[in-house]
Amino acid sequence: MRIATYNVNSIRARVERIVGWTRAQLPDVLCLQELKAEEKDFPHDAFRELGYHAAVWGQKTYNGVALLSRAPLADVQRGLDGGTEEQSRLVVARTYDLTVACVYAPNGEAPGTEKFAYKLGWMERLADKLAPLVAAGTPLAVCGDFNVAPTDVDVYDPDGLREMIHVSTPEREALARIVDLGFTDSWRKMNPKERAYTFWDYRMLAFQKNRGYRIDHIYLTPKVAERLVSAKIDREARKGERPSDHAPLVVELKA
DNA sequence: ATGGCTACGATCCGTAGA
Repeated sequence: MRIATYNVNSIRARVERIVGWTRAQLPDVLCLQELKAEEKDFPHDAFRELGYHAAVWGQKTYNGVALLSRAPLADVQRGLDGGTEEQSRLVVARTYDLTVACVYAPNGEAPGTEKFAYKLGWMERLADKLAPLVAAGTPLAVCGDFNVAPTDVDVYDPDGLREMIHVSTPEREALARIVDLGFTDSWRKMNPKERAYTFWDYRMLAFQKNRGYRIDHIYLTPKVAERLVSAKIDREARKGERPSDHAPLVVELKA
């Protein structure tokens, strides 16, 4: 089976592109982030025609996540507090033989800001939510935009960006608290030495110069990680007219 | 040297992303 995660940076601004990519790839499970739209504006029909069940948690202007699967979704949960939060950043459901979490971690703006503190707190609460599931041996795929590059190999200029947003020590520690619950970084496992990115700023010709960050991840619990066949970043999706600033990450698991 | 682009929602600029 194939699982994909894709920060689309507005579903309405590029619905043709995103639906077209999905039609071409047909991942069994697809996690979308940054819908920047309310659920009523999500292209439900287009995905239904491709055979997807959808759990969408949108909001006006910002954030917004969708968990799509070609199998039914069960036990859908929105957010860390049962959907009472202001920011729609998490949707969890059971599908196939997995529990899947679609994650959109806060950006965090810059170390020392209020948003940075919110980011760290949000990640801490995500760790608290995942901990009992991991402890119970639940087969998990936690997929999304974590807005953290885990190591210096995951960013284009680690020295120039030292302690900046996405690479700072507190962010890496917050991500490690999640990963160290017992997850495998699927892309890194399948590409141990490679340097590759999933996000490039629109500015400064960052994509053309390959100035990027690997901040989108698919984390798997051990039994699921044993089934890994491949993990690939689809750089082609970052090219052409009006792309998202992120590229999709796609993993293939043995049945 | 943090500016540069893009999307949104309210105007024709401010907020946010990362």
